[in-house]
Amino acid sequence: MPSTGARSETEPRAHTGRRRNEATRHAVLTAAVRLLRDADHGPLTLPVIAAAAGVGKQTVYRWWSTPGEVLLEALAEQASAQVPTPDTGSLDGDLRVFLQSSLRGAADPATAPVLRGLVREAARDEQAAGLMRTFTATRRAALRRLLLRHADRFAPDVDVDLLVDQAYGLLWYRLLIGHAPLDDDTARRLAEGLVAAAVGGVAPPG
Amino acid sequence: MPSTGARSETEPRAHTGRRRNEATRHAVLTAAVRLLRDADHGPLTLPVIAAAAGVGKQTVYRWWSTPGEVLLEALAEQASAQVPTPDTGSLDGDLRVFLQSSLRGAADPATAPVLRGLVREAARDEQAAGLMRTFTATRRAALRRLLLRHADRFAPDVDVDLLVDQAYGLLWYRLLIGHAPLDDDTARRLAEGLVAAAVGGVAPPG
DNA sequence: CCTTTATCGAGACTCATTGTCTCGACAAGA
DNA sequence: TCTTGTCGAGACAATGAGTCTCGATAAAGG
Repeated sequence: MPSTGARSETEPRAHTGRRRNEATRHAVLTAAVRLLRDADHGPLTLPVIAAAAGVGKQTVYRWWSTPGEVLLEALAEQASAQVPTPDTGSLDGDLRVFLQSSLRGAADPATAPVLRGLVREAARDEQAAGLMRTFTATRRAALRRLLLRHADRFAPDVDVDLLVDQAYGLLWYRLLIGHAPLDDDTARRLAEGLVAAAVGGVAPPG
Repeated sequence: MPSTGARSETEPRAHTGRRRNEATRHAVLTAAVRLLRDADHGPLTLPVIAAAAGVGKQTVYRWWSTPGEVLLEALAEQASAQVPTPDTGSLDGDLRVFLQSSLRGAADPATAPVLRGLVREAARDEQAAGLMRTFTATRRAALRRLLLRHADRFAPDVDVDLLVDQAYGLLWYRLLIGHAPLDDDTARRLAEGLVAAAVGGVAPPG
């Protein structure tokens, strides 16, 4: 028995023993994202991640219990949640800049496979599905705020959520099916169409 | 050796032996769709399908080599490829009827899980992915034809494919994320918005 | 009626993979 | 130096996919 007999039960001890290896943790996270991107691999499992990271299986199982947990930490780490909030002064300009940025990001060869892999895992793992719901909800909220800044120009009963889902629906639909591009011209036309739908099919006076 | 010595080599024989059991074949197909719908099961594999159909594994492996093949035959069998082509005389009316029918079909509790399951399999199996590409391409073509019937009302440089993908993008996006409904009011508003985008943000004279 | 051919269900079998357990080595504090 | 906890590596059982074999059965022709 240690000499310090009295100890708080709620806080048993600060820490003893060898500390966690940050390099190993980072290797696991990057390996998980790399596997998600490569896509030629089958389902993302912890042994596969461990092998790709050059790490013992036990090390991975010690810190994470599912691949979804690894992805959650990895994608949160990459801080990719930053969404631009342009302010060009006009609804048309803000929307065009936002959509061009979003479509460009989604079509980027470095990130598109990661997004597709996220969908693949979300279809299989409930935890990954929750991660994806949070991810998309953040993006929708940003676009919703952008639109509501110009709500004074809208027709009386415009459904803002419908406009938001048309934009992100098109993004994910084309990203997953891959039948049509997600380029700047698409973003420009999409912005024009959404503005036309929002203002109610009537040309603005000014 | 049989008495009929002479026989064509290109056409060895019509058929001999026990014939294929149609009831068994049907049981396999319906079991596959049922498993796709239930979704609580893991990946769709041939042994799982065989067990669900109450059929020997060898019987399933004899006729199909992948779950994607089973799904292909099952969904083709159900003839769910029939897409309505309304003709109400007006762009607005045609579009509203078409979208209400499509959104209703996608949100139907009997079919929505099947569509989600199809996405799940498409994310895992390349054959199922091809099936889904064909499935969605058929739907896009139908909506595209509907829109082009009223192309005379469109603004000069309207991108019809963009309109189509806004509609189906919203459908799949809401179907998969599940954050907003796919009801008749959504279809009505979506039709209005697409018309406004198509005619170019200017109110029609008549 | 009998033979031939091919399907059917059932189960044994191999193989790959997941997740657990154990081990010796090592690092960081006490 | 001792204790504690992490590390990589590998053994291990459990699970499941895909292959193979078996006896039973059904459809045709002789």
